Amino acid sequence: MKKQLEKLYEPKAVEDRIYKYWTDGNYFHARVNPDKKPYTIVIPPPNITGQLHMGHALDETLQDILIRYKRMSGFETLWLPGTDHASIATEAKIVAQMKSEGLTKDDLGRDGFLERAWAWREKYGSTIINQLKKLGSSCDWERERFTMDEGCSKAVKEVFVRYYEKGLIYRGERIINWCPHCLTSISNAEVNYEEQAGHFWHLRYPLTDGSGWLELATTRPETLLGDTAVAVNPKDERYKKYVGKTVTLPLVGREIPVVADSYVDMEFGTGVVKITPAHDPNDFEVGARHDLPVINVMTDDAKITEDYPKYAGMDRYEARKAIVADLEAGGYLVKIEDYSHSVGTCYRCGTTIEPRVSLQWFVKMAELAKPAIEAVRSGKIKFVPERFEKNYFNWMEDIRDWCVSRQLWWGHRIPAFYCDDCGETVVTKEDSAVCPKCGKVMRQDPDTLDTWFSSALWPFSTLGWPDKTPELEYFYPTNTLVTGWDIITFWVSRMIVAGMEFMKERPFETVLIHGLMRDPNGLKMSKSLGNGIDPLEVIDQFGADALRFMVASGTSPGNDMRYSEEKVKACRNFANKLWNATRFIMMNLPEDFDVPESLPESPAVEDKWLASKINTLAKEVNDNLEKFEIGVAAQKVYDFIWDVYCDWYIELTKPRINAGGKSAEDAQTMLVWAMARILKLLHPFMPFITEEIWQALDGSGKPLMLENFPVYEKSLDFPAEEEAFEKIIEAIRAIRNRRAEMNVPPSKKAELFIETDMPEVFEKGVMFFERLASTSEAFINKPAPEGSLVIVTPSARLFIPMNELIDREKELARLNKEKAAAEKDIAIINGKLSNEGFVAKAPAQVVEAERNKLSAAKDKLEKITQSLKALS
RNA sequence: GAGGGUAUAGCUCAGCUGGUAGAGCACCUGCUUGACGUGCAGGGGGUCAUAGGUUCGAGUCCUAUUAUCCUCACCA
Repeated sequence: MKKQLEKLYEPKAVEDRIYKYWTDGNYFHARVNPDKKPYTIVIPPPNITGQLHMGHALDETLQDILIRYKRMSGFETLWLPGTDHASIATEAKIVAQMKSEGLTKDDLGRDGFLERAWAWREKYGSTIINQLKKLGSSCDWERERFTMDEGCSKAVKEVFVRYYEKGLIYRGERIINWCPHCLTSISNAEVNYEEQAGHFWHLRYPLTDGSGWLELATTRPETLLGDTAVAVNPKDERYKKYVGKTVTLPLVGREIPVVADSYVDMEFGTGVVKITPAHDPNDFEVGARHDLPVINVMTDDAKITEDYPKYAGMDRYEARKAIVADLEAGGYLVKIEDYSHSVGTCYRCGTTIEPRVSLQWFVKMAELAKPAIEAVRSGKIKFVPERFEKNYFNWMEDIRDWCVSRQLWWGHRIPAFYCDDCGETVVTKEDSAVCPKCGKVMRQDPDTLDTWFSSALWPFSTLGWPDKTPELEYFYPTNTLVTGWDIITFWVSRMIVAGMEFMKERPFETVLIHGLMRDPNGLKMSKSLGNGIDPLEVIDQFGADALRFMVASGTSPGNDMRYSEEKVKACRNFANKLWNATRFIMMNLPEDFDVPESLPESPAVEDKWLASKINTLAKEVNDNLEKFEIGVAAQKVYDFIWDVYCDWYIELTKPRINAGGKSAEDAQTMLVWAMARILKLLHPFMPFITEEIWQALDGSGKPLMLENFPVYEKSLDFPAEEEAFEKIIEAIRAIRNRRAEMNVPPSKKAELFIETDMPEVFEKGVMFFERLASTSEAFINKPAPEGSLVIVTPSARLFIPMNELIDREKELARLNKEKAAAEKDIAIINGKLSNEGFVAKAPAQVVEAERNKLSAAKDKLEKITQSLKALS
């Protein structure tokens, strides 16, 4: 015995020490090792703005379980960690921080701002990493990466230049989603749509020739300032005659044409649409088709420009009010309807986005998407659960060009240079460029790239690409990507695109999708609701193992889960249970006991029963983990430890240990042997406590985390003994059951007379009846005293002489009830077996099982009948 | 408009390839049984949303319906 264990398991006293033990031993580090197969996971890099939240706890736990399982299963296992610069989110935080000091970006200038941003990264970049460690994450910290570190930045430039050279990236004036709060463009994927109550303003625009009006409806009257046409459907008989005429724009007085375009829905509204190419994506397209001017009426913070002095400086909503008032005054307003429609908002700040025409960089996605779609279609990349492939295809098959430029300073600067003299553009990996035409120093594009541009490269940029490193060769493609369904479009799809384009190979084999962690009421955890639960506090209170196990056992792939403190407590209790099982083992163990390699030479039937059961468990846990059924695997380990090992086997060893001798020694051997397997099986789920216990039990000084994960072994399969011992258990249960029913306290012992056709089986159970079934002495096939209580199982009749407790009438009634139940069972099974279809078509195994059930039920009925006879 | 998810015990959820329903918590009854009351033993409690279908057999597969949640697209 190495040390005295406390009565309660105290995770706080253990976890940091164990984590240090692992890192001191460098056990998380993966090497290029041709003798082993690699298994690789790249972490979804958390933002450097981040605090660990429950979503991370779930994500990291699942990854760590897979990594630890594979590491123990003989793979060279790399879990590559890192963080994301998260351009827009981080910049917003820094700007807010500056604001509290009365500073703006312009006060600091670009260089000053970046200096501050890097300081931020220094300060906060490590917090999230330290928090990941609290969870027990076995990442290779020597390989920690950052999306803006030198290597990743090099990869970003390389990709941009290669895209450009292939004509897959271009700069152009397009209508994009503009966030007036973040003051940058954002991509389609970054827009959230939400249903908002609004109005439908019916307006009338006078025909310039004075022949009447055209009535139309709009949800955004303020954009009227930028109208450059009015459109109708070419097939619309009502309006055919107006096409080619002009209307005079109210308030502005501009003469604008009536155009015909099939975009207009005749059924909707009045069938007339005002066209504002600068402020609506559809209108932009209509405008392009009809060669209409694009008139931007708003500044970058969504205020009306100086071109409209009456409204200049008003924000879009103020301007709306003013313009509606003026329209009404001018007689242009027909009516106002309530109208609910969906409005795009910025996924970072929630501000209503403003469609806006501006000069941006775009990646052409259509061609790039093809191999990425094919990779999933062909099964080279699998989503678990499969249904998320639909989400993926849905997005990829209708993909739009990706706006990648951002009007931000924190991020990878676009490697494009412009000549102010001749307008030449150069895209280069160099840090500066000279105009090839006029020899002038060129000006670099001030914009940075979408943060997802660099995360798209994560599976290979972190392994050294574009260089051909041994790591890239060995660890790429990675094996499993674990992430939530909410970033399939942002991240997963773009990694597949980049992987197929630059590596010509899938970036990972399997995408394991998990759900969201919700609060105890099923609501999304969010800062604004203030319902977030801090995993660090949970760890502090209940231990990382408890949190991990709660997360692992409570989830099935793809489904959201609720946080529940009750569940965490149950898992904490489970850890404590295991701890106390260990205390029991160690209490009886000699000083110099080693963890046994194998079973005792001649194991008892219950030892074989345990070995056989643990063997089955190992087989199933491996199967489940291979199929990513992590929750099922966790549940099986839990049930085994609690029910089979603790509640049954440990109890079975007590009389043996008391008796002493060889049987006691064997029992101890078995206890430790089985505990060692249990610790290995549980380790991926609960790494800290298992390692701690292992260190207490095993004198080798080697870590549990590098032991071999148990697998099925033919030599541990004992079906006959397993079945035989189940009969003892069945009998013990039946006795306990009867005694409880009759309210006999366990302290009241009684003799037990066992009448059975399998005396050799029950012979071996005698000592257990005494311990576990309140038996004073057990006799096999020896006539029981008259009037004993009788308990029937399929394999035995159990007589307990407790005459004083027997109420003859009640006994009769009970036996008759049991008889009826047995008869019903038999009828049901007979029904099946006499069904020709069943016998002919059901698998032989199933039929055989039914026959066995039938014979057991018949045996039981027979015994009940005998007992009834004896009683009457 | 298109496509999904979910519906199982009082609550929260499992149920892997179809073989007469499980866990945790809660509840009831016993128990200071030689590690654990963060425990032990026993118990009650489910027409597996509804209606059809496939099958020898359906919680599990198919169709429709209802409820609820979500994704994408559109909405002048």
